[in-house]
Amino acid sequence: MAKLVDFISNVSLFKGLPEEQIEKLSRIAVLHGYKRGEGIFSDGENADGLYVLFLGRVKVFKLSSEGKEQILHIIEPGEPFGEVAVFSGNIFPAHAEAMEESKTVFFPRGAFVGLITQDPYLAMNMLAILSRRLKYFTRLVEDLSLKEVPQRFASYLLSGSDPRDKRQVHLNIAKGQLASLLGTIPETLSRILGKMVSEDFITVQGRKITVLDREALECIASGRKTLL
Amino acid sequence: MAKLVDFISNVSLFKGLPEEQIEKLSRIAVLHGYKRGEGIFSDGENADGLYVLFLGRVKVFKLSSEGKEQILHIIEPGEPFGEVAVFSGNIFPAHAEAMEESKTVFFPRGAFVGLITQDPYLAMNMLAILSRRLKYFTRLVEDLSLKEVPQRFASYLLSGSDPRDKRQVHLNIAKGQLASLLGTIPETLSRILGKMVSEDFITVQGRKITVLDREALECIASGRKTLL
DNA sequence: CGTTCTGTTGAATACCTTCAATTCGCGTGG
DNA sequence: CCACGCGAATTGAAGGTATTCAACAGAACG
Repeated sequence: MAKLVDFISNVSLFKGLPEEQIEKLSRIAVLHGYKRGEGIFSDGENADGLYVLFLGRVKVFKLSSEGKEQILHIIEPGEPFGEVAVFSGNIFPAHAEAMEESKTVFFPRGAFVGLITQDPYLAMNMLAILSRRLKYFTRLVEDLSLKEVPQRFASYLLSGSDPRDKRQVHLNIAKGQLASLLGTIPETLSRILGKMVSEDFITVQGRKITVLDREALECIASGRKTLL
Repeated sequence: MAKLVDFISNVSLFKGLPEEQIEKLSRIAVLHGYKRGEGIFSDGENADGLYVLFLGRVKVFKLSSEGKEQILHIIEPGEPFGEVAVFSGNIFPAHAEAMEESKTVFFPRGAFVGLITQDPYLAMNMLAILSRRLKYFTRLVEDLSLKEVPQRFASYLLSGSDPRDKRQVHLNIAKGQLASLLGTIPETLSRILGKMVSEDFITVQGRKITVLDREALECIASGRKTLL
């Protein structure tokens, strides 16, 4: 399982750990594969450890009683998920589902907690990760409560631009999923896209969006301007 | 400063720490008093440590560009706040303001991080606190995105009932502030209160609310029933 | 080439907010 | 002790943004 050790030592959560600890981790790790659309855990379910995504993409989300979905996070390879339950209560606070063919590494709770109490590096890494999540949620709450959908989408566009060409944004998720991430529904997002196109702020071809008027988007994102 | 040592050893963040560490903490701690309405830190401001509330009440909140407020947390004595900035970035992600005459204990970042790397207990306590916050935010996001205001308020009522008399709920904050905590405005909350009264679900006298029909509130909270 | 999932568009509606006007509650000072 | 004044809370009418529902177009996939 050399590959697993390699992967684990590259996970930011485990950065700086001595080889010996990495070894230990790889011995308690459990690999698991999921098909696109397959659930990994459910809101309220009993949690006995944490996951690190190895391959693929995973969404962590909440569901309303009528079935509407709010995506909390989209997990990329190397990121942990389901960590909250390890340190507080032992119930997953949301659903997790594979968005595409995915592989996860699972670390049972007890062994993981044991390691954390022995290694201050691991503890600090975990604290950093939780803090980042908290900061992200702070912003999500701000967006949902204090901003309108066009503002949220404009921010998303501006922060998600291709590092090579600032004008290009390639959506890495389906538009419907983006709507759920922004706290709205596909219809609303579609209408906003339409308006932005007709105002010549952007062009859209499938998942490729080109920013024509960055200035205007910044105004919208900051709330200085509204979309009609 | 015996009083300070006493206080620190009773803070849940510091539970289980050896007396020696408590001593150290009390030596690096900085006390500070705030008047009602006085700001403690601001969103985006540089952060060089974390606070623990000693006395009074503090709100942590975000502001929109038009001045609307969303309360993220209401901090009670013994609870830490401003912790996120210590472990990720060093910028406060929200505003904090004293809701009444308050006293805080401030721990400078460097010294605090030093202690945490030495004491796995402290690290685990901090992890537990951050996880709890994360879980709380998960719910806040769910509420804001997937529920309507009456649902949120009904949940708030049901979870905030007096442990002695389940039917009694005493609001410990002004109604306007409750509105901001629920992600709405005073007018809307007032209308909802009015409707619930006229439906005989509750009675209201100032900050004292009596639950007449818990069943109905539970239906509303879970979304099985709407408020007209 | 058809089936299915995703995305788009229109009309009607619902919920919440905004704005403005009052009323209520309470602490302060006369 | 009462009157005043200020902030908090309530209420009404009007408006706006987003959602719902339904129908359709388009892309992806086998």
